Amino acid sequence: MKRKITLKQIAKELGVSIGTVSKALKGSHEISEETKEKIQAFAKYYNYKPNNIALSLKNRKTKTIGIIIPEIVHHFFTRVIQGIEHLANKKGYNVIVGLSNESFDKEVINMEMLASGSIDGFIMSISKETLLKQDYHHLNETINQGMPIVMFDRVVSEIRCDKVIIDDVEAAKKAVNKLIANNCKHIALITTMDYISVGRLRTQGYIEALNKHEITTEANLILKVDDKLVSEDYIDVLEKEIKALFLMNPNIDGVFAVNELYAVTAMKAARNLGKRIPEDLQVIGFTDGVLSRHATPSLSTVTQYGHKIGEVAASLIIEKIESESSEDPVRTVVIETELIERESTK
Amino acid sequence: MKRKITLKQIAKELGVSIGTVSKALKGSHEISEETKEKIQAFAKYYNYKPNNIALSLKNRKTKTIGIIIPEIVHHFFTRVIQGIEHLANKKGYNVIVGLSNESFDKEVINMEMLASGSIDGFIMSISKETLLKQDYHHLNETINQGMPIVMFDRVVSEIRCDKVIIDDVEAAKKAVNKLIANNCKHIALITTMDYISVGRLRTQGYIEALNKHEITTEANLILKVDDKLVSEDYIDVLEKEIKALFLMNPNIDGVFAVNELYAVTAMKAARNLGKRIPEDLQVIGFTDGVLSRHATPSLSTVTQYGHKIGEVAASLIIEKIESESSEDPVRTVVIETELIERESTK
DNA sequence: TTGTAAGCGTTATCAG
DNA sequence: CTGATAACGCTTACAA
Repeated sequence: MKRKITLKQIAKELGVSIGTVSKALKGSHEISEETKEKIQAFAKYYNYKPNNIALSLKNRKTKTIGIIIPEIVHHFFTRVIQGIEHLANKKGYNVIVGLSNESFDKEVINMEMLASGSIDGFIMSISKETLLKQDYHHLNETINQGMPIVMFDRVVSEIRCDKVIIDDVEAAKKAVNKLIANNCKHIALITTMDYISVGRLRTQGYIEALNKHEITTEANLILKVDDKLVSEDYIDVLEKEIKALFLMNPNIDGVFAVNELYAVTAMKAARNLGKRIPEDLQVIGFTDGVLSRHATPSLSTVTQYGHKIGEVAASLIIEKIESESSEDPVRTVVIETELIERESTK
Repeated sequence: MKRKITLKQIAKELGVSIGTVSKALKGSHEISEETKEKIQAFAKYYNYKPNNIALSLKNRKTKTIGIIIPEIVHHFFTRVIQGIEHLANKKGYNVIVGLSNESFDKEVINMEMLASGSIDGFIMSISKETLLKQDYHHLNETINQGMPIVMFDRVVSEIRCDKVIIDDVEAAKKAVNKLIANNCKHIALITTMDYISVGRLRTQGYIEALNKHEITTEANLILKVDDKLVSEDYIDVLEKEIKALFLMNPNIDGVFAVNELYAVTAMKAARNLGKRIPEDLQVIGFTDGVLSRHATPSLSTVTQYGHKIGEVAASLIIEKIESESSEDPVRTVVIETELIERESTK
């Protein structure tokens, strides 16, 4: 077990100075061909690789990007990570992941840990608890210290940083319009509490779509799921709530859900009540994950192109990291969405 | 935009030496209360945080763990990451993720990148291509350089390192035994090619279970899916192959699939052929992911406790990292599995 | 053509 | 009690 070899050791071994070795390995023309070859051969033989940490310290750049997200089990987030990773690697960056677990404290701690030297910039989607508390001091501090941040998905407009989002209102409208076009008369909405920005915006899109078609929105067709308590029986509770919704409003013939889990659970509840999909009930979800694709019937859904979002976020952050001027304007990139029609709609 | 503050700056600002500042901030009793307070107050005000990179260089420890996995979209892997992250964070470690994308070259590059200083140890599941080539030089080199590795899931026994696995043979037996007990007479197997160790072992378990019950294994009831080509229509192809299997062998009344995707797709194919689940056909999958839970009918499956696997892997690697002796024996930890019975079996 | 030395931010040892 | 110095591994301007 030989420890990793360093310039110093090579220098000693070959009886030259450490500076010479450094230059030789970079192929500097300051060094004679002869010594260059000798040094390079030696380095290759011992599989020399410069120590990243030393480089980081010297350059004050780590060439790594920190990702902070609430949860990794959501398919959407894994797609985004994939996208980030893909582009980052291409540009020679590494990616370090911190999970906030939807907790404010963990988000803060994780960010502080990474911000002190480990990374050059953050890409993040903030936790529910942070959203609830509306305490963004950690974000502002990081930015003030010259560390760039790119937010995606759950963004907050007050923060002065680049953002990558989708047009949630438009996307929701697209979905609801489709249901209306398909002749749904009583469209239910299954959404999150309003403090989740994306949920709120999708709700807004739902309402706007109905309004435009002069359909009155009925409060009892809107189910706002309180998922603060992600417990064991979370799904059972959800299914019961949805079932109650259907029972109270037997005329529901369309459902728009703000994520795929809600949508799939709605399908399940509906089927248990003897409703056929899409004949009696049409369903559209949000986010194109494994569930949507492999559900039976497969779920029509609004796809968010998570991979694309990740790539754009990565390119934005790298651009910021590598730009000299610390004061360029903040940008917000809107990534398109698409309605994918599958078996749950006619 | 003030750059992050350093000991040097504090020292200059306060007119003391840099060493004094360092000691004062660690609460050393060498320093007078007075100066300590002064320095600490100042540091707090400017939100001083020691620079991790400098510490890493000094201590030759980065306090971060590298994870190399083939893909992040598999629910099982995200559970493992979660587990690793959880335990690692608790012990003050960060986690850096590298995706090999099932490619040998990317695996090698990623490892080399991380191995040169960025991390203290690896936790990994190796790519299909590496398995196919059986070229493990990068693993051996890393280990030889004194960097510990813990393998999980797709392990290779030749490599001298700690491993966290499940007993695939036993787990598969458990599943098949269940089907037999449930009165299935013609049990099909949907598995991977043999070079994937977990697939091979689960296949072996299937055969052993049948043998023990003196059921002859019929070659045409075994479908080995060649998923080298993960293309767009991968799923369609899969579904067609499974459909063909059912058509050729109409007497199939049980299916054991080595992952949840195969299982869910089998259910879909079966239903399209008019088979009822579980009345006409019982299905058991492997890995308890979102698909299993939210499929209709929900899927009986062997759960692998990915979170647990991650935690154990993390604790093994941290132990190795922090142990002085470089020559302790290699351990293989077997994590239990459990058969979860849901709606797809009687 | 090669070597020297400063510096990146810390900590630890040893003098003062 | 405080300060100077070396060291971690590397790059680079400058000196030899």
